[in-house]
Amino acid sequence: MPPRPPRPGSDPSWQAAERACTLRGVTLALDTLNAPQRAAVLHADGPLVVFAGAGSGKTRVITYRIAHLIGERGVPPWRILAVTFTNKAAGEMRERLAHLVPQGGRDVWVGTFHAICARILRKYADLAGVRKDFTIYDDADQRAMINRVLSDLKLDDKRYDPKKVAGLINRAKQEVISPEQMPSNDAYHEVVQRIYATYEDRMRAAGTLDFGDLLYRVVVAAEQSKPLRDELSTRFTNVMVDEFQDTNHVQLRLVKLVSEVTRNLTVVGDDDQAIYRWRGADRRNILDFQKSFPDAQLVKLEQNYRSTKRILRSAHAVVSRNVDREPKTLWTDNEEGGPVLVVKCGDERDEARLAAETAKELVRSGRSLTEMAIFYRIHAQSRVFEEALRASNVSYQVIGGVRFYDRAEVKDLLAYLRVVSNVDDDVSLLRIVNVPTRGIGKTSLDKVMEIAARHGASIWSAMNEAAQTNALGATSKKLASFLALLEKLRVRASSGEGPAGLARVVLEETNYEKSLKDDDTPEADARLENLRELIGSMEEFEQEAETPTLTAFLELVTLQTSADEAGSGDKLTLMTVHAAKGLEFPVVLVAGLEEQMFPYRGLDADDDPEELEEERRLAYVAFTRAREKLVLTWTPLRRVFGQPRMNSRSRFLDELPKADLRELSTGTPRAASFADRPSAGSSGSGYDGDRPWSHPQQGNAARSSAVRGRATGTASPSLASGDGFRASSYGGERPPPASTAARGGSYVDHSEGDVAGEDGGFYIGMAVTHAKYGVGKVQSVHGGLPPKLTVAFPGWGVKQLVASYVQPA
DNA sequence: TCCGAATTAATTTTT
DNA sequence: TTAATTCGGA
Repeated sequence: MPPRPPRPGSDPSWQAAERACTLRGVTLALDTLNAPQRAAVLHADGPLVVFAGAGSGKTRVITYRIAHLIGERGVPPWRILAVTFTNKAAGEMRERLAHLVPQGGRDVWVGTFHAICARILRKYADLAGVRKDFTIYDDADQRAMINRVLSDLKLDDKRYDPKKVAGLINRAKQEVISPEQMPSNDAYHEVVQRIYATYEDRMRAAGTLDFGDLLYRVVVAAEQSKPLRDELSTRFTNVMVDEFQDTNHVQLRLVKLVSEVTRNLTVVGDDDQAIYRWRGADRRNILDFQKSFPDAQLVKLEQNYRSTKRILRSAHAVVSRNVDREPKTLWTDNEEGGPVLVVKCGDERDEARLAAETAKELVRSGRSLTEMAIFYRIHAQSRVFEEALRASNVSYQVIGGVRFYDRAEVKDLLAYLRVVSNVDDDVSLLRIVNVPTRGIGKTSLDKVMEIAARHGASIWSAMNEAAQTNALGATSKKLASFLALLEKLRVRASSGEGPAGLARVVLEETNYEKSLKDDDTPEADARLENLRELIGSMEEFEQEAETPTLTAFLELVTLQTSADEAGSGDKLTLMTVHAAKGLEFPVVLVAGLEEQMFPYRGLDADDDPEELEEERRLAYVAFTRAREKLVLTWTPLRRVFGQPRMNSRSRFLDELPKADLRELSTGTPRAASFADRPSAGSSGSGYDGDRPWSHPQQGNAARSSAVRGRATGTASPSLASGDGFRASSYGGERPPPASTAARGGSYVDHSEGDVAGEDGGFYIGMAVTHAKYGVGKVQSVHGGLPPKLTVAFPGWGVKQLVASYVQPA
């Protein structure tokens, strides 16, 4: 039976601890912690598991615990390892530690699993059997490498989908399975095994590691090398892992490895916030922690300091439906707060407009845009929001999506630097060899690759051979001058030139910059701007990094994720729910609460109850990010791939406690034009016949005045008043839809892409008759000659047709 | 070999 | 819907 947690509340020893801390220049306000928090901070030796509910102050507990270890227990900072989920979290923790522990706080090993493993691998490169200057491959690089393996093995990339193969390889590494150990029961998996083996050979030859390798190599090497294992298992006297519910098998192995001797392992997490099952994470890691470590103490942090009571009750109502979870109930002393708003929208554009309107209202009430965030289930939802926000002049930032470092020009420049750092990096070399064009075409490269394959050598050495032996005729010369450029760069690098300087040389010598400047298009300008930004970040790195080497910069860049992108300025934040983990905002709007969308069901909808539970946890994470105001939106009509799709409201909405909600709906999209043409909108539509604005719902005075009073009205959540939902008239002064705004026209609703005068009087929602398909509903109007329409015909589906073939019904 | 047109594929979630 | 890829013609 595990020992019970200490009860610091009734134990005055923490006061002594505080005095001692102060003596070492570490002052901890331990009396501001609640009892379980204090128990976690002061926990002495041995394993500890902390179940930390959302907003329960866990980051504070971790940092205090570390400070306490250093200040009170005299643990050398570099013997403490703290693993965080994101680089951003690591940065914040480092900062807090530096503040709490002025001497030495910076020496604590803080980072993500990946960053820490990269550090370990470089430090113990010899023992681990990797190159010290290895390059890290991101997913795209990995994909490119797999493609090459596929073509070398003469395999069909249709049959062996690179994406799928990558998934299998990554999964194997997650489970610490080598190519030899990989099961190959059938012909397909036998081939995959061969691909995996070849891939590993190629990666090794190229001196590169993929994301999965970083962890996998450490674990494998430690298990094969006694000295490394001894070193790693004794080096850290205290290990702390945050977000433990989202760790996978290798990560667990690694954690066990580094703490096996000292056994001072603290894991912190919340099984209700486990949202990475698809990535191999296993909630059992935290749920069964006491099985792996029978002497582990357990602390539960259940007091929430973040949200209102109503928000918390709502969030709890959703997760508590899950059957498989550690029982716990978050509670708060915070105020009741206003009701959670559930808003039905006309379609996804209307939803976005409501979001923009909400943001504006926030600003109107004197608050900052940084206080609000919009969450969605999938990235694809962001576009509509961006359009609406741009149309109403609300500045915003999207977290995730296309990373800065993924832009083509940025990748090009980085590829040059990667080759400078490691000439054997084949993927990078192939990327740049003809960028900008040097007349080294596919035919020549095929020959070079053939030489490389024959010798089992890197592309770079094959190129050297080809250049010297004149095997490629005229191309040999071009190749030679390309190699000379690389050589020049390498010389400069070895004489101490930093990344920024090298980057400038690349842009100069390759004419990359010049060709962009000559190309006088907005795209080229944007690219130049990105390159400048990249060089700026290199300069900053050279100024601030502890080890400002090229390798270190490249590593930083590839391990940087989209969630790490720092926000600056007064901007509204848009992100997926996954990216929102660990964050909080006073006002949160969660969009797309519909069946199929949230809970999300992909095309291959296998009815996995585990998946539903994860969706529910995802909703829980989303809701608990909100401090004061939570707005949940949904729409029965949403365009997916440009095709309209009907959905019913999310089951999660129906699981919320009615007493804590207020149900509303916006005005219909393009209400003004509907009002002008009263016959339209209700007939011939593919859906339930409900007018979006007259959806039956619980009584709501505000709604009635907004909606029944005038068909053009919409409601928007009032942020100024506690629970209010004020009708803001938005008919006349309404921000026009993006397309109209862009043209600067007055607000007459034509649909997107529709040029005035050419639409023949067609409009969205209009009922039309077609000779063959009968009556249908116009989905969109396309201008041009001849004008075209997208029309949904019940029983026939959605058709694109020339407008002149239909008549108003 | 390069450009533009035409086709078709794509959507979870990310270290 | 758009983005990416393939294909065909110069």
